[in-house]
Amino acid sequence: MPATPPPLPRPTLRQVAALSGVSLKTASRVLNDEPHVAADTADRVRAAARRLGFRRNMLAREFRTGARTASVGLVIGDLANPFYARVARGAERRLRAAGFQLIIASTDEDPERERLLVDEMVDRRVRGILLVTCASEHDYVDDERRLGTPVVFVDRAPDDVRADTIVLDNSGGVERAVEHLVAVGHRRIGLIGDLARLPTQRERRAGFERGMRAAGLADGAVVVDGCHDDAAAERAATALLAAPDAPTALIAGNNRITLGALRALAHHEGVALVGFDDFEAAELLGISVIAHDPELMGEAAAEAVLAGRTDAVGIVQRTLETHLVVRASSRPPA
Amino acid sequence: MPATPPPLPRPTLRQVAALSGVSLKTASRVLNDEPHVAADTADRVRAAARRLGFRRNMLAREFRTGARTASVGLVIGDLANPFYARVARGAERRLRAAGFQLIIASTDEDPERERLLVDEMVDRRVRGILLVTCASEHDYVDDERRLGTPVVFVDRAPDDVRADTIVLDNSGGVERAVEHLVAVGHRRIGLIGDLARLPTQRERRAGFERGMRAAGLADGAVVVDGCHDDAAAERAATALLAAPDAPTALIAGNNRITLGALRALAHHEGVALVGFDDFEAAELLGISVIAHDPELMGEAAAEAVLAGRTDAVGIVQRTLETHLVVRASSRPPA
DNA sequence: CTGAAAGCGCTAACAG
DNA sequence: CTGTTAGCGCTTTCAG
Repeated sequence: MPATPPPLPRPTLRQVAALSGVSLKTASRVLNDEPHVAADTADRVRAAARRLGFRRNMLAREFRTGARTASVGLVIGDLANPFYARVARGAERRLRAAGFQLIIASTDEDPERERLLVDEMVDRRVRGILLVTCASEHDYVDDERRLGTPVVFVDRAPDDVRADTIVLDNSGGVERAVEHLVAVGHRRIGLIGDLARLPTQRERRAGFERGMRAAGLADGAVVVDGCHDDAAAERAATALLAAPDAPTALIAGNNRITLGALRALAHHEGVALVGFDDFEAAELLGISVIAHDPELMGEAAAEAVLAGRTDAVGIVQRTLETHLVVRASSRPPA
Repeated sequence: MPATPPPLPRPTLRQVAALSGVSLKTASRVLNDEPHVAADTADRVRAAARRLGFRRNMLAREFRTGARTASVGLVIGDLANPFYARVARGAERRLRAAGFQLIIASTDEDPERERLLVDEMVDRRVRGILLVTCASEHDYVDDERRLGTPVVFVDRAPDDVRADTIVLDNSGGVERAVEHLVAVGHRRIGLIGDLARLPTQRERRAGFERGMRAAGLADGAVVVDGCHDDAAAERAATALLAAPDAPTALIAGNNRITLGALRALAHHEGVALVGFDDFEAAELLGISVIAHDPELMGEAAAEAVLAGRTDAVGIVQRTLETHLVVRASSRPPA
């Protein structure tokens, strides 16, 4: 294999200036559309730039101007999860409108990895970080904000620090799902949830229990959590439905769990299901869901990070609504 | 609204050096784990760094060392499409293993926007670009490679330049789907496809037509393309199935089209369907698909960009396999 | 093993 | 309207 020849160095502003016979600064002014340059001078510079194939080095520019890039980091569990992908899409849209790039990294829900990824982004001087945290310690977040790197918590609220946070109305969403299932006639309802340490799961569980208590059905409530993928959810649902006095309706704690539960339900005709998170095939499959707008969440988070307050004042705490979409899976008990 | 106080400047290497009483260079050596530093000197430097909360400025480092960042750009149609999200995930995995960050941008299939996004990434001196192109002109790609920014084409092969390319076996995949449907007994088959200008669509169509000809069924082939979202696909499928001599089986050109076609099929019992791209709910819905591994595609693309050849030699041209997954929707004609 | 000086490409500040 | 000087934070010579 022949060695790759070193790439031609890209032309610099200095070369453009030399070719057009002006000073560095004048060339800089022209290429940044700054005022106070004679029209013909500007033309000469632009011609030279074009001839050399000059592309300004944003790295150098950003470095010079403040050692902070025009990029924002997004740290999530897994980009392949449609929910996160849509959050990312929303964030991207809003950030790009403001001239920022989006850097994405997946943690696989590993707290150590999360910290590593955040550190790396800080080292690269991102303008801010959107974080779907899976860790329990976030004291470093205050320091980073003081040092100019705001961290916005997305989807999962930290319970140890005060910081910008964009979350869903998790408990409310599930509570309304319970009310709905109760109204349809169910008395024994099961909740299958994600890892118990995740704030989203804790809130959804709280909403579930509150709803069941309010209906006087505390005894009919069953909770199984710790299911972080669809296989685990399928096993949990299967076990739940095999028990004596099995629930007649299931609430799935998120989109992965809904898929797993659906597979389990294939062998249990007549069991009702409501899933948290809408998903592409939900309508086709006739699955009732607690729906919300992941892209809006991404946009709101981007908005907050761009507001970019580095003091502790004016923290953004936003809770986005969910709404119940009733479909065929909201069937009454047999 | 009170003005945000300027963030404290982050401590620099110079401050670390000063605090530990060594030169800039020595501090630099320590923090880069370079050899030739006395153990106790190193300890002093590290202690100072920790005390100041020093985080090295990767921006400055990368700038100094070669004006190229440790990031790679990914330019795709729409990150919210699960197919692209999974490609991105694969690329991310591979890149991160090599110490690179992933910057993602969506074009919404707008060629102008694509060019803009690529330019921006070049300006930011990304190490390379993974491009799912929707444009027809790519002559600039050669220049960029010579200047040190390799562009790898992903999913869609350019027909105007020779460059690293990772694509699927589009025509083969569809051809096998046709053979399969023919074997099941179908004689009239429809293909619903994406925008005709996309190379993927052209290849899939070619595979379709070849398959139909090979089966002596050229007369039974119907193609409708130009459907870039599920709504358009639903309309196309509905129209197709309403016609006299309607096809008894449909092939959907991609995951969005499959969803649209499925909605149309809800009113047409007994029509068979095979979709290009596997999707989460395909098994639950019992839909046969031409499956492949989007994450592998992302990984292969990342691999190619990391190989990073800036000469024209040794171009990577890889075609990834697809395989047919037969499910209930492969029903025989009525 | 350690340090001093130079400079990556660009812009800010100030002169002309 | 234009140019000169200095320097962002770091690494890279090259000398001790």
